[in-house]
Amino acid sequence: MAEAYDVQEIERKWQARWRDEGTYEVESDDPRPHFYSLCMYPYPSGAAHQGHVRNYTFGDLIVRHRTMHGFAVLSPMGFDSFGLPAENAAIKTGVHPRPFTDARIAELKESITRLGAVYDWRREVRSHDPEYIHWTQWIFLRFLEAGLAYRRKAPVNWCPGCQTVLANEQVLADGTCERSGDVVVKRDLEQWFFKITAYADQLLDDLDTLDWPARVKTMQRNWIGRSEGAEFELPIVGGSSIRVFTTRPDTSFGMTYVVLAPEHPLVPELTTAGQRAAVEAFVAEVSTHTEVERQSTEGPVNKRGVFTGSYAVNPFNGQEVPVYLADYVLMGYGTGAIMAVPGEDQRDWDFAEAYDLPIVPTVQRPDGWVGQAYTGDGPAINSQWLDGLYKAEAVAKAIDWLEEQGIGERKVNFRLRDWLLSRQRFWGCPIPVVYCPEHGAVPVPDDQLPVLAPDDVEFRPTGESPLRFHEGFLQTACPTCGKPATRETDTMDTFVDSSWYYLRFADPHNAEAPFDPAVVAQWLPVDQYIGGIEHAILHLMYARFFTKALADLGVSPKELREPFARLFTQGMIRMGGSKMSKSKGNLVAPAKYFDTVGADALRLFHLFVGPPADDVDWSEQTDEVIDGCARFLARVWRLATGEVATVDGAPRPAGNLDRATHALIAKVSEDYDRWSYNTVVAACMEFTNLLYKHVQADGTIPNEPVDTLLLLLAPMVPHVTAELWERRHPGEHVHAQAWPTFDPALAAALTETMIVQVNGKVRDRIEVDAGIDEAEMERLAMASPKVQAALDGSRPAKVVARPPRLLNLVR
RNA sequence: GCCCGGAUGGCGAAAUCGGCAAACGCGAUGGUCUCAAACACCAUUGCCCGUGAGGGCUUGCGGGUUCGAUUCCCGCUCCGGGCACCA
Repeated sequence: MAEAYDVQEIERKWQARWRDEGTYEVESDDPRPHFYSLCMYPYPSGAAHQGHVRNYTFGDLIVRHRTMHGFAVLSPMGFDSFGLPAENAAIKTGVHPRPFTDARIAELKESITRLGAVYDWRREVRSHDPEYIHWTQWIFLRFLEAGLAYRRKAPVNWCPGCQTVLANEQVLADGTCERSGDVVVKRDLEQWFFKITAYADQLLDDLDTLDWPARVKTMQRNWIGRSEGAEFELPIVGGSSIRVFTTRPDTSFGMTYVVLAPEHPLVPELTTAGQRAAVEAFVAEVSTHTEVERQSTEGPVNKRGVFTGSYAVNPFNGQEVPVYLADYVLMGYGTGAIMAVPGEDQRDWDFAEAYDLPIVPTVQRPDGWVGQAYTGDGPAINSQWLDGLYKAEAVAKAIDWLEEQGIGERKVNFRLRDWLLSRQRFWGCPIPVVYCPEHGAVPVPDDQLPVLAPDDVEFRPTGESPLRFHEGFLQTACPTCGKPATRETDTMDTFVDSSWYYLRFADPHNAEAPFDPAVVAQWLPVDQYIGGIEHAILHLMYARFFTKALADLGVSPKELREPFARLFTQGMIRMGGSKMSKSKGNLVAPAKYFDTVGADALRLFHLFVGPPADDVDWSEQTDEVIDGCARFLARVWRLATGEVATVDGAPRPAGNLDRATHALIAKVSEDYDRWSYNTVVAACMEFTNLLYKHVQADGTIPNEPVDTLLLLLAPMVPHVTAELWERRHPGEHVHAQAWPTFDPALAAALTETMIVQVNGKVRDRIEVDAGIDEAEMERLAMASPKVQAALDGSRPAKVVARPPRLLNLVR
């Protein structure tokens, strides 16, 4: 491999300098304009992997680039240090999660440092630090007071592998645990929830204010799942009534049956004596099904429902319709009951066919339309006073009618559920609540925070937190009456920790509050947030909820409605078609590159390999490309240290070097701004090749082009550029220089290559003055023998000119 | 099933507003240096025909708009991701 310089020595030297001199430490009262750059703080799983390298390369580049543009850049780093792997290791080895975690933080920190990424380490935050636990618990208590945290018995997602409850967001579409892959089952448990649904509308609407990838916004919109419609009462023949939710009140005349969820509370009442055996068998059968089986669309539809024996009255036309149960109707959404309109809903159509129920279309099908249920727009039919109206109008009129009748109203439903935060685990933030036989759930007073877990616990896979078996922790006194009480032994979902860490970074050592809102206002929102696409829903939704709730509670600035103004989601690293990850065992450790080609070369590879948002395929060729990056840096080194040899007879390249330099600044500056780092690298390589030709011809090179190259590369490859700059400018630091500016007049080309096309095909290229006019273009083109040959003697019937670059002659 | 994104040489990719397709790099081939190798440096490298000059073809497939389409429109195929009985 190319060894123009001692990579290891130089990288060590500069990493030590940046650390010892506190180069990237900033104060909140810094007079420069503020910029907050943040990479998602990592779960400390040990030494960095290529995903980290990619993430922190982009983040570090932003920090250095913004600094060179005159900003005071806040660049903090911390660790999402609570979580399952440390506890699972504890169960296996008996080692307490804290030393296990601390050791992994040290490893990760070491590899981040070796990458050359710079942070204000004074601000380091770790989820498992007692101070951080203190304020996480304090925030929980504020949420509790405000009614945003509450406890209820709920059917929850239980993962037998992880031995804990999961949030809806952590259960995959196939009903398995996102972490262990075990099939998740339902259990009824008393659990703590955050009322994220109270912010459903804001979480949806405020997406419009964010400069985020459209893909992430769409995923969040779908997850929130807002649907507008109506809720109304249906009288039961000879009895009470049931409420249904529908998004298509315009099709109500086509309701030919009603379906309830098997868990619906009215089921016993509605079941007639004749149907009781069948209904009970059905309900029992459904309850044994796992979530996976229930969510499956496979299997015969006629085994999935049962008739209750009762009839409801369709209030629109007075018709009596049968009431069924079906497993596909969910108790957790809407009212747990639906009006079925098989004419306009395919699932209802399938059910109607299976149970031989009538189908009445209520929307006119377009001419020539074939199919079953029709979900498109069209004039209403078979709908009395709605006939002829199109969907939007018919919906509005139907709801108005329901409201006039006093039996229903407009209603918005969300797919989003409240956030279940209880975890039956040890290695998380304890929930600061005490249970008193007399006073129930009592919050731990602020002055008794933090509630810390003891160290002398036994780690056993029991399905309950080890805290439950620790008498010293469990037994306490009721804060209200002082009588014996027990502590909550569940801990919080680790997503709670990551929902506010970016606020703590602004004011990380505040002992009176989680942070001072005035200091937060100086930095937040985060100007540039960088992380993986895998957090598109969970973390990013929870953090947005926290930001809104904390602002409303007066904990953070009132006007801070969103945490992350701009978001960038980097692509994944793949290997052999699947994501590179520890669990897949296909990691390629960065350390081997740090030890050989160096961090600069590895950084350059990640920037050069393709657009930052695209996935990267780690292939057999990758090492060769990384070597190529190291080779380029060695070329830059030789150029900047005057080690490039002349070549006998080498021609001096055409064109003016100043012009080339200014054109490079213009292009590279723009490409940095649009995150097109791969083309920045390409442009710098091309420029380096040009400078080589100059040296090879002249034996020398002016300073300005070389210095410019070093400045433009400085955010990408910080070590080698810092060293070269210091050698060329003793006592100076490249990253303290201002970003180079360009003269637009110099950056613009003097001559252009005019393309002459005949009938759209390129027939000649002519070097012309950049200020050429159309007449001159045509004159030059007609003088070209190649063009004459292509025209074959005929005069062009039409001439399209786009000075100075293009002329198209059409025969 | 629905919603997004993608498809360009042997490979990673570029073409920013509809105007030279393939910049830059990897790999490959040939050469200089060397006793030799490594390193470094130079040159060639989309495909087909042709000794050559040159000609033809080419951005997943089929149409369309346009003087001109990798780019815009319509219809497909394949790949990746998200959601998936949400009434």
